[in-house]
Amino acid sequence: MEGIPANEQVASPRRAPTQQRSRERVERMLAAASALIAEQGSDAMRMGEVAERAGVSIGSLYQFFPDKRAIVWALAERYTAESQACISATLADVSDAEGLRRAFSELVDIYYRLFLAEPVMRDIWSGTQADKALRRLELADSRANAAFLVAVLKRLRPGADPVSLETTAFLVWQMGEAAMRLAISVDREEGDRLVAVYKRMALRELLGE
Amino acid sequence: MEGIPANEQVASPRRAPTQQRSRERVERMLAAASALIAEQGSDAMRMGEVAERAGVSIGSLYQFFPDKRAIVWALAERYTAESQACISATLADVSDAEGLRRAFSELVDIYYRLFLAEPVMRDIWSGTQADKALRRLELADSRANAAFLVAVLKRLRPGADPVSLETTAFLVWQMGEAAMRLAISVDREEGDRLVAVYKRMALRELLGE
DNA sequence: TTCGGAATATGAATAATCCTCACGTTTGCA
DNA sequence: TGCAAACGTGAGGATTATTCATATTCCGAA
Repeated sequence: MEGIPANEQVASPRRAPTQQRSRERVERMLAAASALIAEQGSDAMRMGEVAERAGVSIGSLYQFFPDKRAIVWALAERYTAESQACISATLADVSDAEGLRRAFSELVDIYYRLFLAEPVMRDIWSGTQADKALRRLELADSRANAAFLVAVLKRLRPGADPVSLETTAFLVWQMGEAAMRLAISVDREEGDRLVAVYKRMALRELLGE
Repeated sequence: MEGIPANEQVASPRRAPTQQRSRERVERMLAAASALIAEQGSDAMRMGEVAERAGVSIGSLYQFFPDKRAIVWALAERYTAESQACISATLADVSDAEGLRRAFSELVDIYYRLFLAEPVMRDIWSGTQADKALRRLELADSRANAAFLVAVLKRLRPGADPVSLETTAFLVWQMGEAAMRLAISVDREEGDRLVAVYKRMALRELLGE
């Protein structure tokens, strides 16, 4: 909130770890950060604590991460890579409306469970709005995921306007993330209802009525 | 990001200004904060800068605001109060489906224009996710606005399950805010398209198919 | 094997902020 | 008029992120 401009692009790692030794240390740093975020949230995560828990000096941290946000960013990037693979696989062989219904519903469930279970993911994507670099990553991720959806839609609805499909897919995806964030911030029962309504809305739009 | 736990409830103003003099000073503080947020965002806003620009000492700031977040919160509260009045007025005399279409569309347009034009509002509701107190305010606001919508829906769809209507209205409202945030963070043309799709999705759900 | 430079490791020191507090000033009222 | 409460002040305490001069380890070329 104070020392960090929280705006500009995250610089690339000051130095990529090339030796085995340092690659392991970087892993330890990320693991420590992840644990701390899970415990207290990324805002409360202190660089000194990360270093201590990783068993490295504070200077080593800055050897590989230009600043605090870069650590969070690195974790976020891993999540996006993982989930993109999952999404792409789930949507790959959808060929009819019923298949899309099933696949989409499944994806939403997976995301919902992930958000409920993974405090780190939760924390990272919550802070998203305030951090320009994270926001960009999220938007890029969202567009990539929407592209998978567009590919499916083009198969199911060959006549539809491509731009319109893209807009729809992108919006549906972003709203899904918003719906997840909302669902996990209310009690479980209401959250479940919200997710169900989201599914209905999204599918109606995706299937074109 | 550092000094601020960014979690707990915002304390009430340390002291409510009772004298005319101090009420004016508090106004100046809020105006200064608002200007700074518009210029650089609330993260980059410095307490010292707010004090200087308001022509008061740093100590005076803390006389009326327990901490930095409380200033942002105070501004946010004003926005919500204003917009609730507007929303309630617009939805008050809706009595049929066509009327809801018109009123809802108008509300979305108003919000969209507001988000485009008001950097402060934009900034505040972006930071929302990271700040527990702001998040609570936003959720409460959203529920209040959803309640207006529910009142309308109960008139238009007397047979529907009330709980279901509430869930729908709440979700639609929250997704509207997400759609706005998304729309203003892409170029204008795509933003317009996204808003249009959101309107269609939302209305279809609100009118029950 | 040996050697030199690149990569890596360190943590005390620096810098940027938020926020406190002890003390002075103004206001409103009995 | 006097006094208590409200108000005003800004130097300084406290907490962090981040830097940097220095020491150590690695690894390819001679």
